[in-house]
Amino acid sequence: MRLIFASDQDAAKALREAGLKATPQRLAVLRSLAADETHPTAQELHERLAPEFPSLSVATVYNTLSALTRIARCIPLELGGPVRFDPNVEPHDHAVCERCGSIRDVSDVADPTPAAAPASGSEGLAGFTIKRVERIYRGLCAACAQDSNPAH
Amino acid sequence: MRLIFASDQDAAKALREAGLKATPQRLAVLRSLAADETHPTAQELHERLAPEFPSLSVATVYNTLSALTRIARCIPLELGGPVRFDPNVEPHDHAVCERCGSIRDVSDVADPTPAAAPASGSEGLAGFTIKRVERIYRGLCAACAQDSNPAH
DNA sequence: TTTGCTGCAAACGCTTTGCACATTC
DNA sequence: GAATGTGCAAAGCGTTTGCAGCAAA
Repeated sequence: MRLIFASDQDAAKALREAGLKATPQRLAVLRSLAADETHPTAQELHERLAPEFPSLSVATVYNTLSALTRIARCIPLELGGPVRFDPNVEPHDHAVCERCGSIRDVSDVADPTPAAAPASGSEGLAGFTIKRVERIYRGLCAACAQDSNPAH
Repeated sequence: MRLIFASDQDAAKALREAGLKATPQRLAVLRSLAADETHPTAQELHERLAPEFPSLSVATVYNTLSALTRIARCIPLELGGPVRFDPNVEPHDHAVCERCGSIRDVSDVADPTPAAAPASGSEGLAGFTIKRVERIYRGLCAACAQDSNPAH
């Protein structure tokens, strides 16, 4: 399920149904994140919204993002560097560029083991309660692979 | 390949062969990390070595760990929270406790697709150069699953 | 003797906190 | 009107940096 609403009214309704107040700041973050394929950081969202909401504070962006995480409307990606946020709540994998840190969604069509029944033969999971499984491809994105420029 | 040496002499030799100087600090970090199944952070290693090396600085621990990473003698685990270091360089998976942050190695015996040929049907990887694939099990470790104590 | 490493302290970037005020329901 | 959310500034934590001195090869 992608975080997309036909209108701010729908978004506001969704927030209220989850027991959250529908403030202009939250609607703005929601709108900006929903439209975003790049898995922005809290800071990036803040910068992006600054022109429209000059008084929006970083703390509020962090607050909003953790509220959205709590009600399962986005997923925090903790894969190194600052936390990035993914509006795509469907199970899927990620490709992380080791050079620029960008993250791309990867649909896990090649994965024969659904997340529901993973690693049933694996050692080391005794007693561990699995909530979700994540696959990460580490390497270089197309842009960074070409660009051999050592300006790291 | 686990990071284990019969003696400090062997470890020193390995460092020199990789073009690194074998300083007492590095040998200490190496020795401490090799013996560790808990994937310590840089800070934890520093604390652990403090009694024996009161003058050892955090910067040196970070330096050493990135040198060891560069010569492929350990792997940094960036899975949320502070970076942890794994002396086990063989391909394997990790189980991460969402409550206490502990990481456990999981041998990937149940994974039918070796890291060499992953996701050949997946969308979203066009142009991406895969260097390694990682699987993460997120959930609760045995201790945290039992302990429903809300002292988070 | 040269090169590289160490220790220190300061700075950094991301994130969280505490609190007075404003807003939503 | 009660509960919640906001903005601000300061502090937190993990990590990196710059540089003078020191040690390994």
